[in-house]
Amino acid sequence: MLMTSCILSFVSDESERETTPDRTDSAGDRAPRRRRNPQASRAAILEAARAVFAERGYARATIREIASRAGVTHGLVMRHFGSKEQLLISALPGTQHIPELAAGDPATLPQRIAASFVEQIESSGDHALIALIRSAAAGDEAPMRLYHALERSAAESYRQIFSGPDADVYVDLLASLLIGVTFSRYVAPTGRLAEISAEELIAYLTAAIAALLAPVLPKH
Amino acid sequence: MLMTSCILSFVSDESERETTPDRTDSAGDRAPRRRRNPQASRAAILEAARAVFAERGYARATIREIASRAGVTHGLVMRHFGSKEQLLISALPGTQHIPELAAGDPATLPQRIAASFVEQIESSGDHALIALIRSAAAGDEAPMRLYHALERSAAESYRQIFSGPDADVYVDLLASLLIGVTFSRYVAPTGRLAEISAEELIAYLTAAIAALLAPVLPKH
DNA sequence: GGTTGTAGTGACCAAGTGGTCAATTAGACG
DNA sequence: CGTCTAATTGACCACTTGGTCACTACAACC
Repeated sequence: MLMTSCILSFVSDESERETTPDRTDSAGDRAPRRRRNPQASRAAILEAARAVFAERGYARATIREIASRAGVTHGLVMRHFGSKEQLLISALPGTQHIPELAAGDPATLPQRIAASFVEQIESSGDHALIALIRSAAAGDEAPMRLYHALERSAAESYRQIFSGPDADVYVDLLASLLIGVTFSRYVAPTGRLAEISAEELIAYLTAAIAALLAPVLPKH
Repeated sequence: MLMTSCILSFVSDESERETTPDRTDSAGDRAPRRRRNPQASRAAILEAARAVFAERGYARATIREIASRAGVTHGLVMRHFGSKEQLLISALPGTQHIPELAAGDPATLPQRIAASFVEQIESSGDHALIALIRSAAAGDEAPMRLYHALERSAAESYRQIFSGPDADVYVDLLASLLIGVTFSRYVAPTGRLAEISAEELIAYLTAAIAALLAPVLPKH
């Protein structure tokens, strides 16, 4: 169920600094060669990969476009990551511990879930969930495995917050709602959900989550 | 919002009969040529297209595989439909009038929405919504346009069932839930939602929809 | 300053794609 | 039965893709 970006926080892999200048690539006496800086290259490639995977999904994302955005050649991408699949695995985040949403007042739990979700995904840099949904939807092996791994680990943690025999199902229903909202607002922007402000979205989502989870919410 | 398969009923295009025998294609003295039957060919191609688009999504679906499943050559597919995009448009359903869900007892409206949704998508032949979600998620132009067109027309109709100033948003939230459930159960089968029976799913969905829509449900 | 490991390049490849088209031939019509 | 139309084929094309590799030249180290 993934619990969407509530649980997606980057392990933040590489140093992510952007020392290197963009390459012209079209200019041309032979070699306007990029300054050597393997770490910066890796970071630039990963950042570009996240963006491109989010925009195009796994199948339509091309190594050449990722390389071009990172200001390197596609040969270098292959050198650093070996394959497109490995690049995806490196670019997308691993599961992190579930934020201690359960800690606060149970009455405000829905509000905190909604806010955490919207804020994380709204923060510009975080295209991970969108990329994952896009890519998993395409049906390729690699993203599908990634998706399932994240889902399993996230579900595991979330299941402990709620009680009752049906807890699993309600966790999945909540996840479905969040995935659907992500789809309607970011993947295929559509309807009112794509138009309203983040604050409004949080408000509506809070109400929806509260209603949805009522049967399994911890009693206050 | 699409309201998922509640509103997706095929205009049922072609005659869909399956007179023609499968081709061996590998056997070989020149021409084990298919019996001429353009309507049957079109129908077979469309059926194959629906299945392949649902399994692979637009980007990864290939005309050759569709042709092969339909028992024809990919040249014939091109002849009949002109382009891959046109094939998609022809294969996927147009919006139909919203079934008269609003007619019955308002108290059972959530139950009818849930049942209508699950039954339609569970009926084996109907891969339309899955294909559409897969393809739109991939971000290709053609399926995205199709998706938006369907969404707009469906939202229009559904909006009239509910009342209140926030009706649009709640319609979209419901759609998001259904899209998310479709995703979790069919596109990237995951968690309990992918395991439980159709009857159980309907039961849980009914509860979820009732809770979700409570603020805008017609008073009984 | 020379040596050297390797980051970075760009030409190359095989496979697969959507799309085109001339040639075949099944079937309808006289 | 002969004629003609068009459904169907399969060879073909240009292009893109992921992946390989021999080569270049930057920068660190002695």
